[in-house]
Amino acid sequence: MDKGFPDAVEPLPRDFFDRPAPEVAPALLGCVLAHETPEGVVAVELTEVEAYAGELDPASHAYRGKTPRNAVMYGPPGYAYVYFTYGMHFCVNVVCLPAGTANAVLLRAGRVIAGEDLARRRRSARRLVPDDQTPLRVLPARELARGPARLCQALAIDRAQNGLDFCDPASPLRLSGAASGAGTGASRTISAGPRVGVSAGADTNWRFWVADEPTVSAYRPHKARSR
DNA sequence: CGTCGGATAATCT
DNA sequence: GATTATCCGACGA
Repeated sequence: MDKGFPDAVEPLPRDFFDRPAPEVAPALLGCVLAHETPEGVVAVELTEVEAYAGELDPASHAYRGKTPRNAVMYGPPGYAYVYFTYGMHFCVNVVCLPAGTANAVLLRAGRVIAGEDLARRRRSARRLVPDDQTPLRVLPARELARGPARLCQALAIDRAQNGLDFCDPASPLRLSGAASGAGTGASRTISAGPRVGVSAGADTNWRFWVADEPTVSAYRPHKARSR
């Protein structure tokens, strides 16, 4: 048998995402996110996610209505909403609920289950300074997709993937159900807490993660900047 | 292990 | 002009 990425696994049905984000989010833990590029496939088992409830949620990008950036969130469920932030990072979401609403689940972290070498290459090749003599650090496996921007870098997700369909079997970006009997397996205790890095809505426990998973990112409260 | 400052630019007010 | 759904390296314990 091939130990690589299971191509035969079907993507999650669109109905799966036709629910409020706080309901979809915990259900996504343990599911498999894969991105196929000319370089190869990298796949992770999701270990940490966050729910954003659109216009009713002060922490959501859709809190102040539709804009060019968040337009995908107002579309049908099961599509990828990718945004650029902090001048250098990308984060990826899955859109929830029907068109006209703007719920989404932010995919925050995962455990690499396929394409580990490729993921490590992408995550290590950072500094592009010509004279940089800094030795390349060898990242532990748990660090490859530990955090939303790191996950995107390991899977090579950027602007080009905004709007792709997670439910299309032919899509290079796929989201499929938990592999039966594989990986972490049994211990599926889910924990919940406040979302990371948000200034508003920090009182809502819409961050969900797999308990005792080393790939879950560290919590850090939002910090206001002093000019 | 933990906390902290700086990087860096799209997006929105 | 201010803010940002973050990361990394530095430094202290």
